Amino acid sequence: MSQSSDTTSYKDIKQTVLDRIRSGVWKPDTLLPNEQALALEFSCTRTTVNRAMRELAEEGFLERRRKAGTRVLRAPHRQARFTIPLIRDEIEAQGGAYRYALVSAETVDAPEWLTARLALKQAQRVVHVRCMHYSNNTPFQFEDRCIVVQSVPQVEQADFSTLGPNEWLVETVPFTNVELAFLASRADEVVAGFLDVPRDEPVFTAERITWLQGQPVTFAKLYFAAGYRMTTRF
Amino acid sequence: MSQSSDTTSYKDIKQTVLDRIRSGVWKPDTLLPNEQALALEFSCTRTTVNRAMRELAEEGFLERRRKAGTRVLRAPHRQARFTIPLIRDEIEAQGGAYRYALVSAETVDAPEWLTARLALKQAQRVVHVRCMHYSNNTPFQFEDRCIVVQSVPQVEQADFSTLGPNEWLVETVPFTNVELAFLASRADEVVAGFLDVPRDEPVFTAERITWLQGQPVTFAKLYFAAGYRMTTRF
DNA sequence: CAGTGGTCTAGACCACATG
DNA sequence: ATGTGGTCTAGACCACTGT
Repeated sequence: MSQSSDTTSYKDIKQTVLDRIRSGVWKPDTLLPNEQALALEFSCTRTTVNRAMRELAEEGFLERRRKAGTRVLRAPHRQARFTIPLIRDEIEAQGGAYRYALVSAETVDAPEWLTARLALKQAQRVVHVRCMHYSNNTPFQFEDRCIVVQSVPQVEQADFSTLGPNEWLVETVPFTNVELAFLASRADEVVAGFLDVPRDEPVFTAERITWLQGQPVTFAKLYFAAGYRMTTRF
Repeated sequence: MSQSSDTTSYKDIKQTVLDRIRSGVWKPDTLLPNEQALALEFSCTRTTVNRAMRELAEEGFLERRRKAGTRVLRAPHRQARFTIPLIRDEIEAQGGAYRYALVSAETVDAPEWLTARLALKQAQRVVHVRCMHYSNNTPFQFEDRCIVVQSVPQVEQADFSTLGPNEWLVETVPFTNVELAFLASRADEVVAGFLDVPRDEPVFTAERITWLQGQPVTFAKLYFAAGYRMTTRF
């Protein structure tokens, strides 16, 4: 169907299986025929069936266990996937003009809460950067970030006056592990001022901790402008 | 390494490639050797290399294009994956005791904003349900939901006094498409009352629209208790 | 046009979990 | 012990796309 001619593609199989689930032919908890039987039905090899079913399982529709077989999941444990773009890309994708502005940058001793949050063994020097991201000169995001000097020594020579710390980090420390959290916070005086909203306004906030091979690199709080929505479809 | 003996697994290749990216051997924008060359290097078939590289591309580390080859992505367009469990499971996973309470359920005409939001052709009857989810008798989430009668006629006979509308829907309409958004909203009097927080408190909120084969099924606003964080690692 | 990844076949061995 | 999915090989043809 999707291919040019007579062979059955793993995509065809995925589509057919999804249709059967949708239409109720295969209801939740149903045990599906095994791969060999499906290969026979679809006139293809077991390899092809395997790929189709494996992907459907990854996408959260099926559960597969050796010997037990493949069954339809009743409560789709499906996962929402949010793509996390660079903020510049996000703004430009919306047709906005991106503008960056540095607010402050200074090297300080990590405060106690940060030492605890990053599980540092002892207080360390960090570069504390605050900056703004604008879309068409309207505040879009206020960023408050600390970068651990010991993990990224070059940071003390970095110039954040024109390049944002996130873009700098992406270029300097390309590979990282991340913990990301979304929450609703209340605008304090500083945040309210930069985002141009009233004090105590609810602010959609992201907290992001980044590690490089187990070493904590940076802690960032990203405060989004009023009305921001993090959206996905699946 | 991961397998019992002498063959090279696609997992080994993924690990090796990741290590090379991490350590800077293959920097961002680097063009990688083609699959045939890698198969030679790893002493395996191209099929195995293909699976490893394909998965790394899906996970956002690489970009692959026919003829152009495979390159390391500079700004990892990596995606945060949030698993969306049933709220009962989420609470019980935290060791809490789940309790459900119906607040109200009535059949009404869809208000204008909902008609627009769901792109209904005309105003329709909807079942409007409001309910609470508790963890250890502490408010965890206030749910305000409308279910389109025409899309799910059985809803008029449903009894939401003991079973939540989400669990009911999952059993009744197992397969759906979803639009999910997270935002920060301000507690109005109703929400503040049910969540037991002050008025105007920032509240982490999820909006969820669900379709069944193109037909809008339900619109839900989920208001989370103070301090809620939606967290993920990658 | 030519090089790269995308996919399929046919067959094999194996890991794992269940009865 | 046995059935199921998990993976690998060896080879082939094809789709796409940059030159």
